[in-house]
Formats: sequence, structure tokens, C-alpha cells
Amino acid sequence: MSLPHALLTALVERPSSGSDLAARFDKTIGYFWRATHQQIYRELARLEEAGLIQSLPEETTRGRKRAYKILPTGRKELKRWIALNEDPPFLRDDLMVRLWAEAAVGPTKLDKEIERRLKLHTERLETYRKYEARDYGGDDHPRDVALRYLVLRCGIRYESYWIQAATEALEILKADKPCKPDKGATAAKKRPTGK
Amino acid sequence: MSLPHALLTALVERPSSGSDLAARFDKTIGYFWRATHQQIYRELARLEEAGLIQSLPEETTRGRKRAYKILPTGRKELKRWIALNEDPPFLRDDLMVRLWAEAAVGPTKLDKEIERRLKLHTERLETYRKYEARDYGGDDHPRDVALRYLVLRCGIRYESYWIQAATEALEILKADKPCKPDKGATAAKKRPTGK
DNA sequence: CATAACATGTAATGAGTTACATGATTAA
DNA sequence: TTAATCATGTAACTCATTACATGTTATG
Repeated sequence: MSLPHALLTALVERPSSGSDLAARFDKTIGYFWRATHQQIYRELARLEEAGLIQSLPEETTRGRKRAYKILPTGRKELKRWIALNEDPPFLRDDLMVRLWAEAAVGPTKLDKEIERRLKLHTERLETYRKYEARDYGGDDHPRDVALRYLVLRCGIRYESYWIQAATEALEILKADKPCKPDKGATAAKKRPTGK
Repeated sequence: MSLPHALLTALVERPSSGSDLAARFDKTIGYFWRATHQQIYRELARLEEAGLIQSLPEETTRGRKRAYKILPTGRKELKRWIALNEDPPFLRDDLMVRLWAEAAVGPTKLDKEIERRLKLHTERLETYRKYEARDYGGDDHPRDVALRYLVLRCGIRYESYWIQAATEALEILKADKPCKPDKGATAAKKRPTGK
């Protein structure tokens, strides 16, 4: 589970409130580990409970900003976690399930949905490329910058990977080739069989 | 949520029991949507409750195989779901969080962990390549085979993507370059500040 | 018939999501 | 001073994971 450690990392950079963190997540590591503000507030409360962070001693009523800073134990826990041995999480890609299902009971209108998503991923890719041009112009970066740049490049590659997959899927879906002998013959007739 | 529809897809191919499905998941679409046997049994019960599948009328006691077949409503639901408009799920990659964290508080022993995972992903890639050679020799496949082959190729590309990311990460981590000026100097002292 | 392996299932926990509630700040 | 927005938080629910429980079949 990475969320608490993603928060600790963000707090290493500077003390922040829940809404600060939510906003920064949207811009940076959030592309690799999304979190809603509810998750963030809950996790911050837990981290404080565990003594890894501390809320700055300003007024702490509901509705007012409440900044947290990381404590030495939090830093230590973060370093411990980074190198932990864990099995990589399994990929969960619903597009693959859809393609698999389409192979079994298609054809469907899956191509429309893929085109829609293709647009989303293309936009995300463009955003990343802008970040790249803006923040990582030269080469020979210091270690920490090189790591952050690598994370961004992985984002770029992941979007490219997705775009290629979707493009090839569309080629197959639109080729209007036959399935095996019969099987889906009736479906090709385009009868509006109700919904 | 794709699990029920992954199960429906598997049941289109042939009626199966929970343990059959668990075994087949391990070999095929499971690489893109993993499920434990508990999830599968629960989901099968729900699907039967919803009238989308039906358990074959054999004895139905605990401990004995219990096969399900898909019903026409199940097929219909599957076709409906395939083309549904849904936003793509967010990527959740803990390696990226670790790299980001390493940039903030490193260096750590993250390189060891990455090497360990690299081996896992390399093995998975080899497995996929074997499937490819075994099942998709020629070209010009019929539509359904082409789709299944695409899913496998995406698996291959995903593993390659991961391997490249890990390799580049190792290059940076092992280069032993300086971070920005000072910053992590105190952390190098290794004082056990008492958990 | 005892034991291992298989097949199905229950229970508890925790992460993630959605809907909503409440206090504070800002702007018309 | 009211309305809009921001910031924090609660509650309910679902999915996923882990540990465990129970019954059946196959093997010696």
C-alpha cells in the first residue's frame, strides 16, 4: 500500500495541508497513484496517530487549513519502505478484459469506446510532453532530478503503450473480418436486438 | 469492475466450476485481471443470484464440483458491458512512488528490490513469448484469434515496458551521482533514533 | 481407513469510492 | 450579509486480501 508513503514523500518536500497535497497529487505523482481528498485526510489522521507526522500547532478546527510536517520517525519509515521486498502488484486493465470478451461474443460497439479513450490518453500524453519540455530541458541531471525525470518518462511511455494498443485494437475491430466459420454470423446483420 | 464480466467471458467458452475458472484465469486473462478463488466463488454466487448464470443441476453440496453455465441474459449483459463508456482506471504503480520517494530521501537499497522484480518480470515475459510461439505462429488470423493475440502482445509489451523502466532506474541508482548540494547529509549518519 | 489434495465456502480486515455534512473564507 | 468557494471531515458501501473452516475425492 503506497498512499501513506506517497504522502510522506510529499511532506518531505515541505509541510502541507490536506488540500495542498490533493492539489500536488494531481500534478505530479498522482498520475501514478491517484487519491481522493477523503483518502488523503484519513491517511493523514492515521499517520499522525502513528506518530510519523505532526500537525503544525495552529488552530485546528474544522474548515481551517491544517498543515502537517514530517517527523524523523516518518522519514525513517519512508526510507525503510522504499527498499521493502514486495511482489509487484498485478496489472488490472479492463480494456484487455473487454477485448477478450469481444473475441468471445463480438462484434459490439467497442470501437466507439476505444476511440473515446484514445482521445483521453492522447491528451494526457501531450500534457506529459509539456512537463518534459518545461522541466527537463538539458541532460546530465543530478541524481534526484534524473529519478523524477525517469518517472515522467515512464508516464510518457505508458500512455504511448496504451495508445498503440488501442490503435491496433481499432484496426482489428474495423477490419470487418469474419470470425471463425459461423458463430457470430447473426450478429453481423446489425439487427437492433434491443439495447 | 471487470471480474464478473471476465467470468462471463470464460463461461461463454464452456461451462465451468469455480476451480476450473481459477485455473484458467491463471493461464489466460488472469495476467490482466487477477482474482483469488474467494473472489471467484463470491462472484459466481452473485451472478447466479442475478440470473445471469445457472449452476448445472448436479448435487450441490460443499466440497463437490459445481459447474455453472451462462444464460442468455448473461450473454446479453456481457455484450452490453463490453462497449460501456467508462473512464480508464488510473494506473497504480508502486515502483513509481518508490522512485519518487528515493529522489526525496535516498539513497536507499532500492536497487536490490528492483533487481529482484526485474527477474520476476523477465520470467513472465519469457512465459508470454512461449505462449506466442505456441499459439500464434502464422499471420492473418481470423478476427477472434487476432484479438486474443493482441491481448497477449500487450502483455508482452507491458512486461518489456516494465523491464526498460527498471533497467533505467538501476542505471541511475548505481551511477552514484551526487544529489543536490547537501540535503541528505544528516540522514547518512545512521543514528538509530528509536523506532 | 488414514491422509493428502482438491473444491467450496465463511469471516475479518482494509483500501478505495461516492455521497454528503459542516465550518471558514472570500467576493458580490 | 448572503452566496459561492474552499477545507476538512463523516458515513456507507464495494472490492480485494488473508486466514481459516468444512466437506469430497483420490491414494497408499
